[in-house]
Amino acid sequence: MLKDFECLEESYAKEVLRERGLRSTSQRLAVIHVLHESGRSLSVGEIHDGVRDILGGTGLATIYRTLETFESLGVVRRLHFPDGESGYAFSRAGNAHHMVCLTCRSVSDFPECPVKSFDLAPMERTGFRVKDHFVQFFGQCADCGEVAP
Amino acid sequence: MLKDFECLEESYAKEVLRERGLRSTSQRLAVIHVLHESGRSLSVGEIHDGVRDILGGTGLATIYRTLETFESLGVVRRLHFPDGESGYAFSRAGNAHHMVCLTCRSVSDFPECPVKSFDLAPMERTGFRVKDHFVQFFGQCADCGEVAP
DNA sequence: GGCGAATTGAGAGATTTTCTCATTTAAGGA
DNA sequence: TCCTTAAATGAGAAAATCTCTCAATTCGCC
Repeated sequence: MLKDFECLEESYAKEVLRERGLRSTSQRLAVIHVLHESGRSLSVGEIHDGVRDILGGTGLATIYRTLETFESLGVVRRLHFPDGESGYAFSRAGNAHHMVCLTCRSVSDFPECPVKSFDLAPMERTGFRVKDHFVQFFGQCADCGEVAP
Repeated sequence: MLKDFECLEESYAKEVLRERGLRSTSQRLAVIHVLHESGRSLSVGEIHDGVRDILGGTGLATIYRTLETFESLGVVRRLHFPDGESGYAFSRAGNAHHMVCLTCRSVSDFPECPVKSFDLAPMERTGFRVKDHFVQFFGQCADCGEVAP
């Protein structure tokens, strides 16, 4: 079991799990811990390594299952990079969009969902009914921008 | 003068390849042909099958290499679905965004890039410099919407 | 038509993801 | 606190996906 220096993200995850009748296992909380502590998006392998550092022998299948569970709960989000890589980042429900730094892969939530200001009318005139969207901005975060402007 | 077995998409791809000093091979054109003919996004396996139907024994590695080449040229774009699947679709340069039908996986280009109307100021105030974006809308196309509204 | 370089085919190899099932564990009730 | 029970996990096999190598082929240019 994790020590009780729980971060806010962990207690948030616990609450979401409880709401859905799912268990707060040490493996699940460790995934959140690792994601939050890194402050950036991580690959499955990096998450696995991070969790093993905390808990010891944790199965890779558990990492995949946990990420799938959390993604369906909106607690974790999968990101896709222009180079074809993908990674997972912590994400509070409602913050469905991210800014991703291409230099350090840090992830920041959007101040607000930009799609409210999108004009969906031209799309819907074609008969397409928009139900969901995936928006991700790439660039450089404040720290990396200073180093290499 | 276009040969009449060529679709517009193929001659467009040929032009882009020539501009970059790359060769117009039958395999590359077949990939474009298959993507365009399907009218939807296809998995790597589906593209491979389609190309083999046209050309016979084509290596899977060639499909991967071709998709990578075309994606870097902006002629083909990789899409990511909410269920974790991904696919490739033909995409003229400049049409960097798509509406994807979750029922039939057809892909329509955006009438225009919606991000022009988006206010980047709140993001850039945090110090983040936006350089690229990935926007994809999911829903139901006109045909599928009629069947299951 | 011939040449040189880009491209391909085939399959081995590497990597990533899924699956199975015996074992462990969280969480509510006694 | 201890029990019970179903959820969750670990381990590794298996499947799927992707990459690499290099000899053979083919395109584009002369």
